[in-house]
Amino acid sequence: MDKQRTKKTEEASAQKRPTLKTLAFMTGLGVTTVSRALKDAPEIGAETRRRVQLVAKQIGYRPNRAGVRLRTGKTNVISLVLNTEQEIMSFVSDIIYGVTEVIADTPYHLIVTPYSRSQDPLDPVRYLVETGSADGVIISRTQPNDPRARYMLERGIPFATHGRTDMGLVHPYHDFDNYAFAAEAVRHLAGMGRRRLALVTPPAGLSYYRHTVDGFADALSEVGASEVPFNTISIDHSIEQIRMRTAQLMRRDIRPDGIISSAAAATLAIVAGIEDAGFKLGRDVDVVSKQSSDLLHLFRHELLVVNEDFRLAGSELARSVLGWIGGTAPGSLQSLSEPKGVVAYRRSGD
Amino acid sequence: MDKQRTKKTEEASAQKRPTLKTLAFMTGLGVTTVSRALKDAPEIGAETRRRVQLVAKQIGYRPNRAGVRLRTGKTNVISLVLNTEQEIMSFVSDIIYGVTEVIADTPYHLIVTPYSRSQDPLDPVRYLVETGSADGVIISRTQPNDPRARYMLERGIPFATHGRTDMGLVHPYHDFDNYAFAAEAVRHLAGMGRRRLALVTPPAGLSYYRHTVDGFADALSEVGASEVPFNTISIDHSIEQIRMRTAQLMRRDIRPDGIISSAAAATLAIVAGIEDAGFKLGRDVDVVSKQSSDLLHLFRHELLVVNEDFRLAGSELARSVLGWIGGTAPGSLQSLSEPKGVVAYRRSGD
DNA sequence: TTGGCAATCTGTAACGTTTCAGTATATTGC
DNA sequence: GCAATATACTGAAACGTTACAGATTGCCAA
Repeated sequence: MDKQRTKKTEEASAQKRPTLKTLAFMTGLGVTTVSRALKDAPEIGAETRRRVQLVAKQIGYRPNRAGVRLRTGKTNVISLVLNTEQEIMSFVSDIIYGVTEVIADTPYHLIVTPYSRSQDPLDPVRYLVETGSADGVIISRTQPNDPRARYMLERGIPFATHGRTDMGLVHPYHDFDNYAFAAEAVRHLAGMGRRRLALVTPPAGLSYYRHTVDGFADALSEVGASEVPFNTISIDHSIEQIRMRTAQLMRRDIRPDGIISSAAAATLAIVAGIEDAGFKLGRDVDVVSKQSSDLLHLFRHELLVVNEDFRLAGSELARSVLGWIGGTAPGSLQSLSEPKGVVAYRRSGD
Repeated sequence: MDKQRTKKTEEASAQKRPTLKTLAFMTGLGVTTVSRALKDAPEIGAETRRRVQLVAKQIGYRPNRAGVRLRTGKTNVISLVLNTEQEIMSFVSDIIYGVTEVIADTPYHLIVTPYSRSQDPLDPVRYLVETGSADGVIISRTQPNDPRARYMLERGIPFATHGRTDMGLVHPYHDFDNYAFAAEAVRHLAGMGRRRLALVTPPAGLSYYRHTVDGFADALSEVGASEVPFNTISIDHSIEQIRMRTAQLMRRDIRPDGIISSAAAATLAIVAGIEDAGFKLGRDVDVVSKQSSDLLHLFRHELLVVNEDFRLAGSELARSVLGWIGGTAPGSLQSLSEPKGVVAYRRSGD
C-alpha cells in the first residue's frame, strides 16, 4: 500500500513511536531501569529518576498498551454494558459522558459492550470476563437477584451496578432513591388535593421497580390516598401502549386525578393519553414525572418533575469501579442520590 | 488478594485461558501450524486445518487481543469521537447502537473518545493516531475544511465522517441530505400558504450548516417566499436563548408564518417561544422540524416532522470504516441518506 | 584486609501472537 | 536414480512491557 517508512539508521530521525528501548538508548540506561524510573520505584536514584522522566516527557513517551496488557494482564479498559433496545435514551449519552469525565485523566479507555433484548444479559459480561477484555465493568438495568453481579463477584472482577441488588452480596453501586422519588411525588400530589393516584412503573424485573412501588404504596397510605392501578404497563412499553392504556384509564368512572411517571418518554405518552380522553392536564389530573434532561416543562408547563442526573451516575459508577480496581473496599463505594424535590414550572405569563 | 490458582501440572485441569500453545499441545502440532490452521493459510493440510479448528472451537479458544496487537499492531478497535457537550442527545445513543450492531459479529470493540468544548477537536484524534489506539475512527460535527479529516488522511488511518467535507479530499462519509430536508420543508410550508419563513440552523461552522442554508435559500426563491432571518441563533444555543429569540421574532411586525428547525430539542424551545408571544402553532405559524426519535408529534400534534435516522448513520459509518480497513477504496464508501418527506400527524379526534 | 550490606543498576525471560527461514517427506520430471 | 519441486510442518525471533535474579559499586564495621 503506502509504506514509505524512511528506514534510516536506528538513531536517526526514526518516525516510530518511542519505546522503553528508545529511552534506554537516549539515557544510556537499561530498559529495566527506565521502566522503573518511570513508575517511581524505590531502588532508582533520585537524579536518574528525574532525568528519565524528563527525557520521557520531552519525546512524548507513552507506554504501549499492548505491551503492558500482554505482560501484566492489565487492560486499562472499563466496559459499559448496555442494552441496545431498552435503555432510556438520555441515559446512554449522559452516563457515557459521566464516565469519560472521570477517566479522562487516567490511562483508561471506555468500551461500550452491547447486548440486545433477545440475548441473555449475562452473555456480554461473560464475554468480557472470559476474554479478560476489561479491568472493570459497569452494568445497568440491575435486578434484585442479578446473575451478572453474582458472576462477576465470583470471578473477582471489579464492577459497579447502576441500581442496587438484594442478594446479601456487597458490591459498589450508584442508585437514585426511587423510593423517595415515588413517595415525594405522592405527597406532592396529595398536597394539591389529588386522591386517586396511578403509577407508571419501571420494568417489573428491575430493582428500582420495587423501590418505586414501595415508595408509592407507603406514601399512599401515609397520606390516605388510593391507587388506581395501571396494571402491567411500565416505562419499557411502547409509547403507543402507554398512551392507549392511559386514555383507557382516564375514561373509567374511577379515573386517576394524579399520575406518577418513572420516565420522561412515558410521560409524553401519558399526557397524550390524557388528552385523547378529553381531559386537561393541571385541571383534571396532575402528573409528576422523573426526567433526566430539562425538557418536560417545555412540553406542558403544568407538568411536575423530579430530576435524575445520569451524568452524575456515570461519574459515580466510574469512580466506584476505579476505586475497587485500586483496592478500595467495595462496600465503601456505594452511593445513593436523593431527589431534589418536585419542581413545578411557571409560565412567563402566569 | 485471592489468587487461589490451582497450579497443578501443565496438562491437568488448568483454569487458564487456552492459548496457541494449549492448542499446539492438544493437537500435537507446533504453534506456528496451529496459528496458520486457524486462519486458513494455504500451506496447511486440509485435515489438519479441520482438526485444529475443531479443537479450538471445542475448548473455546479466542486469540489474545494483546498478543495480536503487540505483534501486528492491529487493535481491533474502532473509536467514536464525541463532543461531550454539544452532540444531540439521541445522536449519541443511536449512533453507538448503530455502530455496535455492525461490529457485533466482528472482533472489533468500540471505544468512545470524548472531548470537550474547550479542547481542540483535533486533540482526541491526534491522541488516537499517535498512540495507535484504534484501527479506525468515526468523527462527527464535520466541517467543510476539517483538520481532523486532513490529519487522518495524512497519517493514513481509516476513518469515516458523519457529514461531508469540502476540501477536495476523498474519504468515507455518511450524511443526511440536509439540503433536501430544508428545501422540502420550505416547499411544504409554501404549499400550506406560508410565505415568510425562518430557519433555525445547525451550528455555523459545520458542513451541514451550509447544506441546510442553501437548501432553504434555493427553495425559498423557487417558491417565491421570503426569509425572516433568525440571525445567529443555531441549534447549539441553549433552550432559553432559542425560546427568547423566537418570541422576540414573533412579536415583530413582520413575523414568520413558518419556521424550520434542524433539531428536535430546538423545536421544543421554538414552540415555547411562539406560545410565549401569544401565537398558536398550526394557526399563526407552522413548524417543520427534523427529529431522530418519534416524539415531537406527542409534543404538539400540529408539528410537521422530517425523520433522520442516526442508528442508520452509525451502521453506515461503521461499515465504511471497516470497509476501508479491509481495503475497499474510500471513495466508494460514501453514502447520503435522503429525507423521507415531511410528515404531518393526525390526532385521534381530527 | 575482609566480609557484609545498602544503593543502583542490568540482562534475561516471559506474556501470546505472527513472520521468517528453514526442515523433512513425498512427488514429479527426465 | 537423482535432482528439482511441491507439500506440510516447525523453531526461533520479534513486538514492548515488567518481574526475577543477579551484578557492580562504595561504604562501613570488625
